[in-house]
Amino acid sequence: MRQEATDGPARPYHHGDLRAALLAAAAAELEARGIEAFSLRSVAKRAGVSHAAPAHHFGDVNGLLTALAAEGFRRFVAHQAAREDRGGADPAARLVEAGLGYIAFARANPALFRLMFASDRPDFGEPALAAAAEAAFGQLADACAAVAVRRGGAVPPAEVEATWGIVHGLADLLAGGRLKRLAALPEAEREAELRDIIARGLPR
Amino acid sequence: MRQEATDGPARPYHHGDLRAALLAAAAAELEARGIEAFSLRSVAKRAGVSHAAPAHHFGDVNGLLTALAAEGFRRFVAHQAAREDRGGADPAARLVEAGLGYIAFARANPALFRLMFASDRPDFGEPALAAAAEAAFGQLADACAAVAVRRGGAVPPAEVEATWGIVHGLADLLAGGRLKRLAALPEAEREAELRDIIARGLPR
DNA sequence: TCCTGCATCTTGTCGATGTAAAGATGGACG
DNA sequence: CGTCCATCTTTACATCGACAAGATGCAGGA
Repeated sequence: MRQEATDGPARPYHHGDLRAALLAAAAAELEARGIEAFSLRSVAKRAGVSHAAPAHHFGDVNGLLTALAAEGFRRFVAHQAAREDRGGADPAARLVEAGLGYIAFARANPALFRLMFASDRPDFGEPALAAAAEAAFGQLADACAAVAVRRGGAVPPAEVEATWGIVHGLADLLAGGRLKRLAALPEAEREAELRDIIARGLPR
Repeated sequence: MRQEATDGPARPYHHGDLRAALLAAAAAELEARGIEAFSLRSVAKRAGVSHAAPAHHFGDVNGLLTALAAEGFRRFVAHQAAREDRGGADPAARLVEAGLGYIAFARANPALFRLMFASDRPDFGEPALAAAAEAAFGQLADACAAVAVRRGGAVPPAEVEATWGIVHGLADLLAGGRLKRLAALPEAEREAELRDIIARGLPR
C-alpha cells in the first residue's frame, strides 16, 4: 500500500517526500475544485495518507495554502521571466512581454492565481511567502525601472502602480471569465490587443 | 423573543421580512469574517432565527450569496453613477470619475467586491444576478461610448476592455491590500494619482 | 365563527470537514 | 543492539451545510 510514485533517489522520511507529494496533491485539488471547495482531507486522500498527516508538515490548512501560494509565486516569477526574455533588448518591449506573461499565468492557473491574489487564507507574514511575493513585485518594478532609466530618470512609484494595475486587472478579469470576447480570440490576436493595452501604461 | 428591528409598516410573514433581515445579516457576516469563513449558521444566528430558516428563502448558501452579490452589483452601479455625476458634462471626466467610484466601492466593501468578482459561489446563471452584473458592465461601456461618440466614432471593444482592466486592476489590488503606498496616501492625493492612471486608458 | 390549507419557521439528524490528542511505526544514531 | 523521536495513523469532537419531519400561525372559504 506504499506510495511508489518516484522510486528515485532521496526518500528522506517514512513515506517518501510527503511534503512535496502533499503540495502536488494540493495543487491538483486546487485546480480541480477551486479554492472555495478546497478540502484538506481530500488532499490527504489524493496523496494516499491519513487525513491528519498534513498537519505535521503544514500545521493546518492555511499553512498548506501558504506553502502552495509561495510555490505559486516562484513559478509565477519564473514564467514571467522566461516570457520577458522574448522581448529582446528593448526595455519597453521586455516590460510588455512580462505583462503578457503575468496574464498568461493567470489564464493557465486561475485557481492558483486567485489563491495568490484574492484570498485571505495564505499567511503573508510567513517569510517564505512574503519573500516570494516580494520577488514577484520586484520583477515588475525592475522592468519598469529599466524603461525609465533608459529615458534617464528614476521611476515614480505611480508608474509602477499604473503598469501593475493594468496588467493585474486584465489578468484577473480574464481568469475570472469576464472579457469573454477577448478570451475567445485566437492567441495571436489576443496578445496583440493586450500588447496595445499594456503599452498605454508604460512609463513615459 | 420576536425580532422587532423595524416595527414599521409591512410585516408580510411570520417573523417579519426575514428575507431582507437575512441579507443584512449576511452582509455583516461577509464584512466581519470574509467570504472564506462565511457561515450560513452564523448568519441565521445574527438574524435571530434557526439555522435552517435561510433555506426556505434562498435554497442553500450559494443561493444566499447569489442574492447578496446581486444586491452588491446594484449598490455598485448606484455608487458609480452618483460618482460619475461629479464629472460634470465632459464625457472623459465622467468616465474617469466612474472609475474612481468603482475603485472607491472596492475599497469600502472589499469582501463584497471579492464575492462579486473573485468567487465561484454566486450563480451568475441566476437571472437577477446576471442582470445586475450586466448593468454594471453596461454602465462602464456606456461611459466609454460617450467618450468615443464625442470624438465621432464607435467604441472598439478593446477600448472598453482597456478601461475596465485598468480600473479593475487598481480596485482589486487596493482592496487586497497591495499598493500600500497608494492606499496610505491622503484621499485627495490618491484620487489625483488614480485619475492620471485611469486617463491613460481612455479611448483615444 | 370556525376550519382547513399552506407558507413559514424549528427541531432533529446525517455526512463531511478541520483540528487536537494519543498511540503505532520505523529510521537514525550512539 | 537499543533507545529516541520524527513521522504517520487512529480516534474523538465541534462545526458546518443539507435534508426531513413536525410545529406555528396567517389567509381564505364554508
